[in-house]
Amino acid sequence: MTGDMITAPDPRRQRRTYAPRVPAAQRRTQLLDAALRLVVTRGHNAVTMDAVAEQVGVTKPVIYGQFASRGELLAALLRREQEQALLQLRAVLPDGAGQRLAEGPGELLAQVLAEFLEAVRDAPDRWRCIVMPMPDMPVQFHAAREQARTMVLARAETIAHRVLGGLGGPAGLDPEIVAHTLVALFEMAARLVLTDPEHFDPDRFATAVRAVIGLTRPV
Amino acid sequence: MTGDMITAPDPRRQRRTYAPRVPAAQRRTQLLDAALRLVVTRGHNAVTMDAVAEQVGVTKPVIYGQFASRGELLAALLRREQEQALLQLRAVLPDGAGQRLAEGPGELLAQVLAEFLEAVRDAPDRWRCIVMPMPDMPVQFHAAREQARTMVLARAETIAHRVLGGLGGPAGLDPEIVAHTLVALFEMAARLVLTDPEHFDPDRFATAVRAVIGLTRPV
DNA sequence: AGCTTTTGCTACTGTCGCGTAGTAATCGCG
DNA sequence: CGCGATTACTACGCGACAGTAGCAAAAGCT
Repeated sequence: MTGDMITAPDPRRQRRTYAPRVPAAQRRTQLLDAALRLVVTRGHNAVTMDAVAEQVGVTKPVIYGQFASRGELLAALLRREQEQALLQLRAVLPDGAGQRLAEGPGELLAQVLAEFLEAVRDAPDRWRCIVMPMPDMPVQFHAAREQARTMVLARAETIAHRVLGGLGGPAGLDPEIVAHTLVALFEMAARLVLTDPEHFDPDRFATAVRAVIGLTRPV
Repeated sequence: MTGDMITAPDPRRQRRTYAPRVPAAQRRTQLLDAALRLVVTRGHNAVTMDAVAEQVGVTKPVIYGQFASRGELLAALLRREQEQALLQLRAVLPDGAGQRLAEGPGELLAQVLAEFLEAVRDAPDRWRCIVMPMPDMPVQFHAAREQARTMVLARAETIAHRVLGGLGGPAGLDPEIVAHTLVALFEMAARLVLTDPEHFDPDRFATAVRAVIGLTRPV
């Protein structure tokens, strides 16, 4: 039974070329970058430890030097991307003061939407892994996404509440529904911009919003 | 190490109780039902061949009698659910004639949305597996979902085109964006109704739509 | 140069889930 | 009541992938 022979550690066998040695912190981001790349190009399912390692030109145990498990790797990736995404969002959303309300809530919406979509366009991979439904989404991604959505939703609700209040609170238009609608709208627009940036540019959405505003009677 | 013993084909070992024998067609639907149940209760990832078999009280090879592979099982499930879902949709959406336009497009939208949401509420599992983003979505689900979405989108675009035309085509409001928005809106509403039927009942959305319509100046 | 530490590599083990070959029970029919 | 056909079951093989133990090279220190 030749197959039974223990694969002798044949010394002539060529060891793989050593990857450049890199300090821990840098490896970490390198690995996360590779993972992100895999997520957007080949789907979440392709993010195996071996695949990530190969992307970086390294072997599996190196990853385990940085992340205790695949779960932690994915969680770390999501944390990183979401943190950045929320920063981008905060920069765009109307803040507490809400001084931009001058030209009316519709115009505000149009502007915020356009700015948001430009942010999305500037970091497509980041947003792709947050906003695009993908096959084989791992639990970590799902959980993180839901959590972020909840935060954003709460914020949207606050804003909706304030704006609707300013409008004299139209009967039956509750802030909760409006908030959900706004978030859904933003997500949809982001998806379109990501899948077909040529066809759907940020301004197109702003124009559409303004057109709808044009239909409303002045308050 | 008792665990190391080869599980000898001990003849005294009790064979499992034979599952009731069932004709092919019936087994098929039985298996699909079990798969659907697993999808909505434990996520797509839990739909393993063994798990489905266990739900039905049967063993794996029985499944392979009906479906050539896991992929085919999932595909069949999706086909079945989507077919029904599209039937429900068609029953609700305005048809070619569009005779319901009488009370204005806003009222039409409110009615269609409410009816759609009631349909969703009537078959929650079906819609859950179509409309809810779930962790570990298998490729089959994703593909099928996208395909159905495309169909619905085309339909929505046609409708939007017709309705906007009827309104005298407000400048800048292109049907494509409107269609995407409508679909996103419906999906969002469906998700809310599915996750929290107590809190979000179909009428609430209809009311909200009417409230928005109330803001527009009469055409 | 020698020694230590840090980083990376090889070569596994274990588990899980798909898919299959061969066998056993059940059912209908003569 | 026995016999073929149908349906189900047992028991694996196999591949993919997470995770690990122990060795080898590189870089820094003296």
